Amino acid sequence: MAKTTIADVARRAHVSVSSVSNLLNGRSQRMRSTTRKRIQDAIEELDYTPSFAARHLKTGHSPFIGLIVPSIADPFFGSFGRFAEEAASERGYQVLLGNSDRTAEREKAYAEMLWGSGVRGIIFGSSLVKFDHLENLYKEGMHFVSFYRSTHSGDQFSTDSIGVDNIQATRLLTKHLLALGHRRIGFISGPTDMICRLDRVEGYAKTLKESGIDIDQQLIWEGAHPSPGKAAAYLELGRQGAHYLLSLPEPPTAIIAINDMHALGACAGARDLGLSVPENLSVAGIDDIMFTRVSVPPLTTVKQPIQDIARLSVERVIDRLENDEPQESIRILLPSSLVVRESTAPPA
Amino acid sequence: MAKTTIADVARRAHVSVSSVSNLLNGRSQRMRSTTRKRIQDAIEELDYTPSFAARHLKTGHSPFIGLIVPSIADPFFGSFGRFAEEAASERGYQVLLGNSDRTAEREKAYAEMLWGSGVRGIIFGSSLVKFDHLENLYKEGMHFVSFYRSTHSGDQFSTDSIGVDNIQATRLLTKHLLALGHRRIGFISGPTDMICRLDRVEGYAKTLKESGIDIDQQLIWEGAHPSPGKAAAYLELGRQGAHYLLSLPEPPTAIIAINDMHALGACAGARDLGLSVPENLSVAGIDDIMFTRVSVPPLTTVKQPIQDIARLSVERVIDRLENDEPQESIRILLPSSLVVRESTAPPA
DNA sequence: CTAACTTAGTATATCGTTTTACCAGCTGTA
DNA sequence: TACAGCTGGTAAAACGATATACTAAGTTAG
Repeated sequence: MAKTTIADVARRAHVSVSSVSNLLNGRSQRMRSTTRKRIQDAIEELDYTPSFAARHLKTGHSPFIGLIVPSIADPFFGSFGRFAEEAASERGYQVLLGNSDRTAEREKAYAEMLWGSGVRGIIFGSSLVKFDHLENLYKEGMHFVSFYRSTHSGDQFSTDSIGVDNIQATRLLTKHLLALGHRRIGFISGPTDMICRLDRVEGYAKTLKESGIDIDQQLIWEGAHPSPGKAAAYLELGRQGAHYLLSLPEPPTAIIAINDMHALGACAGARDLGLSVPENLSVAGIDDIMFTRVSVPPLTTVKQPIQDIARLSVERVIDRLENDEPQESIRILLPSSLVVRESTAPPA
Repeated sequence: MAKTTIADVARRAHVSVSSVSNLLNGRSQRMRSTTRKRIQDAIEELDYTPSFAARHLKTGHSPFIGLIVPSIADPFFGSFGRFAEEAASERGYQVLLGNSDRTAEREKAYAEMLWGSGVRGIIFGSSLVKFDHLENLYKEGMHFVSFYRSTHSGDQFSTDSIGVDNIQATRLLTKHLLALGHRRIGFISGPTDMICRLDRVEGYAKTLKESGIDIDQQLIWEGAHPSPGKAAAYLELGRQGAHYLLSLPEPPTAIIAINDMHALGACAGARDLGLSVPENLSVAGIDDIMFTRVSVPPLTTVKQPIQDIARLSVERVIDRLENDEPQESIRILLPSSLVVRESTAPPA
């Protein structure tokens, strides 16, 4: 297996190595159909597959794409990874995984390692606010697609971005809660070092303001950066956030969390304090991870079309990889939709 | 970046390419310390990193390991992947991901693709009962480490296996429920096409038998193979299993599920029928995924030391990769422990 | 009939390493 | 002095592909 080289094939088909290579690389119009057939047969009989390494060495790139996520242990990114891998595999690419814990250093370290491995396209499952650490690599020729990365002031370059409108997402949620009659709505954001988070906070704040409600900064809980490697961190953070918000002198009657993990944690946090959801507190998240359907109560959330996002991201990097002409960077925003379940209700 | 070659370094350090290579490959005792220093400085100054592709081409292997799991979207395998990647990265390896959906064809297809990419070691996150599809690759020189794969009759070869004692796991659970007073204990297994599942059923059945309780085959629900790609499948399957078991003429008072995902689904299934856990039904799982702590009620389970398993697996493949002498295949069984939470209680 | 063009291929340099075999100086010893 | 034995290196042949530049033979046009 894979020990047979292009030379073996050439010998067997009584042609030169070049011809085999030509066939392999789509220059088959340069040969008689009988010759083509002979080569194809030889490939078949010898069960020949070209060496990626040799190809890579010669051409400078390999059939790999990188996937860098905060942590693949997080169910949201787990799903993302699953769909991305599937899409890549369909196009003959394999995916190399990296967990960044949302730190620029690790993103950079991975990206450079990937470059060294011949990877020329990376998908980021999250987007830090700053992007400078990747600038060099970008100039070198690395292609990036980010999950929801809008170009921000201060960016030295722009990359493709695919995601949902995060402002819209929290807007939907805030409106929903407002419509139910809530006026004091808390927000569990966690550290706002990622663009999607900034936007989510913005959607919440804007909608509130539009309804004539003043933003109470106390109601926005940012917490601390989770300790790296702790998979359950988001859950725990949500819990802490709920403890904090519910211990306020004037606690909220509803909480929006930055994502479902935080929301699920917040539900647990409410229970810790003897409150029940949604009777005493409404809770809503974002993402629609699979657990929202089995949680108690089932969680109201905003669904992200994660499979589409993953597939489009993969398609996009591969397209970039396969035709080299520089293209405008794109920005795709897929629609998200409110999914009302049982964790939200009118205030008591 | 990565454009500087070994020759650039050699030129700058006024030595031959060979010397640089010698240094890079630990043959540094062959040179004066001043020379060594000069080379190191040059590497530093030029920010040189060797080309993996060239290395791969020459040596025949690459610093990659494969990780094949049923689905990285499953939180258990997500965590596994996270820890595995971390461990690999510490040793300078990158991980290539594959989702097999527990089918032999996909396992084989991935494994062969990986071979073609110079990968010589693969970690399997699950173990199909049959292993024949990987025999050729094994003979070729691929190294495998399986998460809980015991050698089974009919195997043509044996591989390293690291995991927990699954028989013990369900034994702990069964004893726990027995001690609480349950006598009719259902089992949600899902398809028993993986070795760990067979063993888990066995632990349950044996323990029951030892306590003088006859196995009621009706109480063991196998369900159907989940449709590939459905991330929430295990949850859904657990739900179905609960529906089935609880609709039996003589329903169980407790349910053990093959893993936490099924257990969480089973809890939801019980709720669907108006039953509450643990008052009307006890439910327990295996794995101790992060959600067990925020589920309602928090789930009784058997904790698998997943981080240790992942790290050991990675260590093992890399060790095999790095020293070629054939070694006996090993089998490590790590201890698992019962974690009693609130989803189990005495029967009504 | 010859120049120009096609067709169907081939020879070979190249990508960036690793590694085996070799060699030039120097030291020490008989 | 002469030779063996170290020390500290170096030359060059792989590894397995790709792609550019070339060629020989056949076809066409004028």
